[in-house]
Order: sequence, then structure tokens, then C-alpha cells
Amino acid sequence: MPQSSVGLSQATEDYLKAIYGLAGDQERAVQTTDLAGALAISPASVSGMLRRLSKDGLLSHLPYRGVRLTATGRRLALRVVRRHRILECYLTNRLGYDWNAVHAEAERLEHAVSDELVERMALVLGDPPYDPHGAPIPTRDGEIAVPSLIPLAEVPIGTLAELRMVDDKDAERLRYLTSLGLEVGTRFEVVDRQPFDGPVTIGLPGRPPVALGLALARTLGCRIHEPEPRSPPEDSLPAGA
Amino acid sequence: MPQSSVGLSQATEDYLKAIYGLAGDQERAVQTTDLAGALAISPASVSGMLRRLSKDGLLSHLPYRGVRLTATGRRLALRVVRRHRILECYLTNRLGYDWNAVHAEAERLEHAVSDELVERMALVLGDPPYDPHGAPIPTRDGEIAVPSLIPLAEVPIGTLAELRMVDDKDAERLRYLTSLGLEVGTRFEVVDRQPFDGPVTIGLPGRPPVALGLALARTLGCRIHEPEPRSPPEDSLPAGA
DNA sequence: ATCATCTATTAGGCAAGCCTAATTTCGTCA
DNA sequence: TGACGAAATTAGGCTTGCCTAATAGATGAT
Repeated sequence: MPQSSVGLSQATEDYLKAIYGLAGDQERAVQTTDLAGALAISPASVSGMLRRLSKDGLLSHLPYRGVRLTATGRRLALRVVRRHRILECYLTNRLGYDWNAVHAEAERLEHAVSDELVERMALVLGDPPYDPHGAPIPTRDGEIAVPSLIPLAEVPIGTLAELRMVDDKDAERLRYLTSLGLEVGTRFEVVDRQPFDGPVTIGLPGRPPVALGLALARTLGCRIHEPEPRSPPEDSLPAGA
Repeated sequence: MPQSSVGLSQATEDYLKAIYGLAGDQERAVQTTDLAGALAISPASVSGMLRRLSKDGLLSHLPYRGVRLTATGRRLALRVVRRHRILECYLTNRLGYDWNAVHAEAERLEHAVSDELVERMALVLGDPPYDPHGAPIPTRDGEIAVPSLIPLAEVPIGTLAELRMVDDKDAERLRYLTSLGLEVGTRFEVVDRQPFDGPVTIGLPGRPPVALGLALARTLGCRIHEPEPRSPPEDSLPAGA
């Protein structure tokens, strides 16, 4: 059953990682169907596997109610996430990979690298806090700093913002963002937003404005740089308490 | 069944590599038992697996007579060997691994890295011809230069020689060699050899002579630097034809 | 409250790879 | 030539993970 550095099967690692990813860091319960979707596996198979993982103490499974990682499960999930993200950093920084190509490679390697190797890579890189898509990298001892970002879809018109985080799974989407001149750290201004779930238009310095579909805009994590210049709300000069 | 970059299962890759390793490059037939020993698997299991690999056209299996890789099998085996050895080089050169630690890590990674990644590592390293243990690295297109070396066990007394190749599988042995000051490229002189399968004594510059067991001496591939100074055999000045 | 619907689980199967025990084949030696 | 031991194969079983089809639980609308 073992095969990685720590003795979990690849399937087990994939389940834990997927559950962690779907639950978010506040550990919401995850539905069987959602998990099946994320893993591209039939719900029936997931049910069977969940029974085993539950028996092994990695998660708690209330039948028909979803699953939640146990402390152990969460720790192991974060270990896999750390491996994945350090690998992504290493591949881009040291081996010239594009940010749209690292995910697939890391997806396979994360099950094969030893902790020793991961830590050597982290050391060489100087312990990066974020991966190439802006996702925070869990520390050796399972801490993770969840960045508080705003989806582009919710950034008000007129705001100056910075792209901080993008989902890494869709290579096509990443190539598209690159073609627009958008990468992690890029600053832009939200120029317009069409009502009724229409696209968001942003302006980058020295480029014509671009309209981004709402589905895409929802997946782009942004940091606000400058609140709306017009209509200063209420705390302009007084420091309210 | 697939899982690597090329669609072979890990088990398949392990079988092909082990057969290639046991057969030597001239492709001798390999016995089921030897293969079972190399893979630490029961002979019965190997029999079953060989039937499948044979059906898949990766080897030809004459029952009770042993197996031989087909051209396809050999090509795939060499691909795995290349991955393994490039990985060993990369880990020692770029990530500070000792030569005794790389084998285990490469053994797992060789099943997970893509050809893309292997070639990027090879590029960064400048296409090394040998791995850290002196084994030749197959080229991208399946060529391999088999070095003609002499086992230390057969180097005549009085000869000046150089260690060129060591088996990479036994980390303990590699640590021992390091402790003696022996690594790939080290020059030494064969000082003495006890009769009846006794140890071989070698001298390294600036160190007291060391006696190496015959079993160990048989696994050390050497290049001769200077033929025996005493008793020049027969082809000293005439160039025989 | 009940039914229709969606979600989840169980039932039953399959392929990959491994195991042990039993059997067959090879090869050698008398 | 015949028998014996070593090597190889077959027989039968197990676990992991996946599948489809059938059943059971939860839920929202009437």
C-alpha cells in the first residue's frame, strides 16, 4: 500500500489533497459528488474509498452527510500541498518551466519526492512563501497563511488592484492570462463592469482595456491597492474606532 | 495501467530495467529466479508478469528458458535508465546529495518525471556522459556507450589504476568507499593480492594501504593507467597483428 | 404528508500485481 | 535410461482501486 516517502498510496494522497482543496482551510464538510468530480472518479468509488480512509483515521465520514478531515488527515494533506507547491516553485525558478506547465509535472512528482528532497529544494529557493500562482506554501510543520484576497469579480469599478493568486489547474487559462500581460504581481485598474453577470473590463498600463468573463474574474484573487477615488465613503479623515 | 510520462506502469518499468541490468548490453537471456531476486519478488509472481509483458511485445519469453527484451523493450528500458542516471546527476550536482543517497531518491522519481523534465535537467547539467557512480548515461535516442573497464579484482599487482565505476545500489558500500577516500576518478596502486580469493590491497597517495574484500573488489570498475612495470609480457616493442 | 428527485451507498465485478502451495519441466548424474 | 533436485509454471487467493447497476436516504415542492 505505501509508495511515497511517508507511506500513503498515491490515491490516498490525492483524496486528502482534493478534500482539503474543496473544504477550504476552515474545513467545511465535503460532498461525495463534489469529491468525485474533483478526482474524475465515480461517486460509488469515492464512497468505497471514503470508508477506508475513515477506518484509517484520516477523515470522519457521516454517511449521507459528507466528510471532514481529521487532524491527521489535514496534516498529511498539507504535506502533499507543500510538496506540490515547492515543486512548482522549483520547476519555474530552476528549470525554466512556464507557470502553465508546472502543475501537471508537480502533480506526478508530489507522490514521489521525499521530504528530504522537498526541503533541499525549499532551501535552495530560500523558503518561498508563495508558489508561482500565488498560492501560499504550508510550512514544514503544517501551518498555512491563508491570504485574504478579493475575487476580481468583486473589485469595485475604479479601483487599482494587483493580481495575487490564480488557480493553477487550467493551463489554457494561464496561457490566456499570459497573453493579456497578466501575471502574479501585475497591477491594473478595474475600468468597467457590465450589469447582470457581464464581463469585467480592466486596464493595464500601456495596453488597451480587456474584458474578462465573469467566470474567469471570479477565480482571480486580487489585492486592493487604492480604494475608489470617487465618492470617499465615510472614514476619509477621521480615524474611526 | 499507465502512470508515467509514457504510459507504462511502475512495475513494468521496474521489470524492464531489471532485465536490462541483468542481461548486460549484449542482451543475454535472463532467468526467472534471477529477476525475482533483483526485484525482491517471488518467482511465481515474476512468471505471471512475464507472460503479460511478453503479450505486450516488450520481451520474448521462451518458457523455462528465460527472457530477452525485444527492441521495444530495450528502448523503454534504456529510457528508464537514462531518467535514473540523469536524476542521480542532478541530485548530486544541484541539490547537494551524496552519491550514496541518490539511488533511493532516483528510484522513486524515475517513474514520475516526464521526458520534458529529464531533458531540462540534462540541459542544465550540460549532458553529462556518466552518472555519479561512473555508469554511462544512455542518450535521448537510446544509444549507450558501454565502458570497457576491469574489475579491481583482476587488476594485476603493481598496476596504477583509476576507479571509474561503482554499483550504485548499496549505500552502505558507497559510504565505506568514501571513508577510504575512494571515489570515481581516484587513482591508486594495486599493492598486493592474497592468493585463494583473498583481499586486494591498494595504496592511495598519502594514506596507509587498505585491504578490500574480493567480493567488493569484483564490483569496482577500473581503468588501467600504467601496465605492470615488472615482467613486460610479449608485446612490448613489436606491434603484433 | 407524500412524491419526485437528487445524492449516497451497497452489491457485484474487473484488472493489476503480489503471495503460497502444488505441479511440471529441465538437466544432470549415476 | 531413469531418477532426483533445481527452476519454472500453474492454481488459487488476496488487496487496492476502479466501474456499473441497483437500492436507500434526504429534500424540496405540492
